[in-house]
Amino acid sequence: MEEKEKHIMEADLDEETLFIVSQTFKALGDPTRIRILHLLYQKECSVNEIADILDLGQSTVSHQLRFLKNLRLVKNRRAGTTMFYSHDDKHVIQILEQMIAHARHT
Amino acid sequence: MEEKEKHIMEADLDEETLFIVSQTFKALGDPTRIRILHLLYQKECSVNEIADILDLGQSTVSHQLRFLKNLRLVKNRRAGTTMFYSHDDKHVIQILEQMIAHARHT
DNA sequence: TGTATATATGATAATATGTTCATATAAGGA
DNA sequence: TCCTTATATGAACATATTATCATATATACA
Repeated sequence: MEEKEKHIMEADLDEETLFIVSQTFKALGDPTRIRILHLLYQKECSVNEIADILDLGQSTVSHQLRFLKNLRLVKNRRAGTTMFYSHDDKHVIQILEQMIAHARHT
Repeated sequence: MEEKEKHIMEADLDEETLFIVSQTFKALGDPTRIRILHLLYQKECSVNEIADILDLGQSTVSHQLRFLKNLRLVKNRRAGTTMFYSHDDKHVIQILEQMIAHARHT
């Protein structure tokens, strides 16, 4: 098969798109991050709230929030010593909720 | 916060759902599998076709197809010595294509 | 049966990932 | 300033993941 044909077959999945897509799905591919995002889908939370509600270590939550923030899936605002996190990518969180719904009636 | 409240806050993300969702996203979280699924979104392919088109080792493709088949994301049919694979979860592959579209105009 | 082709599998090694521990930083109040 | 609370960070460890190599299995056909 010729190079040109190969390109047509792949239908334009360029390196950058592939990277973004895989990074984003990787972010959604961990139970802890899913739980955090699903919680933030419902309401804005502080780090300790997340840790308390989901029964996770503070450090774990903080690390995962940094991960999610690097991918711009969450954002934060400071209020005194407290940092409030909320989701920051409506499309991605909708995809998460879609998948949850799909998994439920599978 | 009381236990009962915790439960309400999590809004019914039970263990099984969490497992299925994270497994599925994990499947979508690897560039090789994304390329394979994106190709199968377009047409049914044999193992060697996939390897040739995507420039991957036969063994790599076969391993990843088994992975995807275990999660029922692809199915296969035999034709002589050739095994043809195609996608087997319209919803999940739609989610993949959604994410690709999203990544492209980000 | 013997050979060729297509695919599957098991073991291995390199890398990536997730949690924990200890500690650092930041902000508010006494 | 000192203390307290909230969050962030770095190191380290255990586990998971992925590609590759060698080989096994399966089917078709001479």
